[in-house]
Amino acid sequence: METRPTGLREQKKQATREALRAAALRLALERGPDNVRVDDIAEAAGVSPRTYNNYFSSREQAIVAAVTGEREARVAAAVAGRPADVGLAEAVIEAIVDQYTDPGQPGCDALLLITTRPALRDEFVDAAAAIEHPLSDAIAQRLGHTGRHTTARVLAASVAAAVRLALREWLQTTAASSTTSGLVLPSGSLPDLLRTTLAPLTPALDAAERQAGRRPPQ
Amino acid sequence: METRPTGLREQKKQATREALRAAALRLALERGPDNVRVDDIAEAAGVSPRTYNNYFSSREQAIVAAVTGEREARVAAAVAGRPADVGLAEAVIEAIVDQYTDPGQPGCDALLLITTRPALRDEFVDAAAAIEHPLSDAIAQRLGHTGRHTTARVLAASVAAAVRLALREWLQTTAASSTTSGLVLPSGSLPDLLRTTLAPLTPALDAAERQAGRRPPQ
DNA sequence: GACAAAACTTGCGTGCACGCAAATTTGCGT
DNA sequence: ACGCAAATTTGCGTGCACGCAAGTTTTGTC
Repeated sequence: METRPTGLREQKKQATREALRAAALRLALERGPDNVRVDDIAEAAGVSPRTYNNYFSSREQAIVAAVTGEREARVAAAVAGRPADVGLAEAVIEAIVDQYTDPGQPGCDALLLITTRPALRDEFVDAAAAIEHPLSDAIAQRLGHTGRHTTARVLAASVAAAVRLALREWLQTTAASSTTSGLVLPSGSLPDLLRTTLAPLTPALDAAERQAGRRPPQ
Repeated sequence: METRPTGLREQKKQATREALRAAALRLALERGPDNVRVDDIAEAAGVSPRTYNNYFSSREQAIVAAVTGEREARVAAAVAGRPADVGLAEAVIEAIVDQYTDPGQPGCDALLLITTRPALRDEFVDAAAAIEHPLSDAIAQRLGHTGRHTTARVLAASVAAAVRLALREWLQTTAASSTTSGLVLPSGSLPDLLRTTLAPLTPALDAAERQAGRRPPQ
């Protein structure tokens, strides 16, 4: 669905990106995140240190990317994939909750690592901003091409902002409880938090849908 | 209203901050933004280079701060100051439009400088994120202490996101037109852009207000 | 199959953000 | 007026992001 440039080149690029992600996560888990320099990651991935910064613009980005994977694209696909007769608000909220609900433990130790270091927490939260553009496209598609393109972008940006609020809150309480009690990961509350922060946006999503839907008739 | 620490200390801090802002803007206008190093700004302000980074965490921040001033606080104050009988949505939108409507030309040449350099544009847009917390407090106050505190934060974050979208669009078209035609600053369209991006959030703001208002009765 | 253009990698140099700890300044009680 | 404690400034060292200009690999064309 997305293969603009020819094959071999893109293939190698993804391989390098993946190698960097894997190396970054492995080294961070082995030695602790503060004892890993960019040069180490590059060396472990078999590329030049300069090349690292062609793929990731900060040291933390590779580690977080290894955990989050391609969540943004999956969220957008999930929104587009919901049946057309459910409300936009419900479609968006459920799609997001689904994607952020832990599927097994793809990196439970990695999450614990992220919650520990402030820099990694910030990067993890900021990474959620990447859902904005794909989500904007998905919402625009649901609203139909008649509606204002700007509306979709505003709604997507608002949803992304709400998600970031939820993640911040989640990481904060998580970090607090792991210092007081002891190393607990209350992952169960994340879906609830997401629903809570997304709820206030429901009226805006519904209104946009109603307005777009009213276009063809009358 | 806000003088937690004793006077003289805070006074000097603000003086230093202002000196850095002024020096940064002046030098950027004189030599062009790329020919100004952090050391130059610090020297012009009479402080150590290291001290600069105690006040601003990036080189661009001081320049942008010199232009934007304390806009965040004024937005929050403007929201709080609107009469209680106008809708929340209207209060927020009008307050923001007012504050972003150019009052004379406090830095027309400075704006031209900012639109030129991508790094400064980014910093200018990101600076709008600072309205989030003050605005959150102002909205919470209008919703009354009975409402969910989270709702106010989500709405404030969404509004901030919408504002950033408007600014981005504005700077983009501005930059485009200054290369094609010649150095035009279509500042007149900013209010319209802001209303357009904020409009989709009106239903959410109204709904929150209705829900909070329904608390005391019934 | 060879060639030219485009895309990617690499090395280098520069300026920068920031942790840390010593030195300095400010606030306040006595 | 004096001195102690807290806040702030400063110098230093480290790692990092990124522009730039080669050098290298891939792609599409003749």
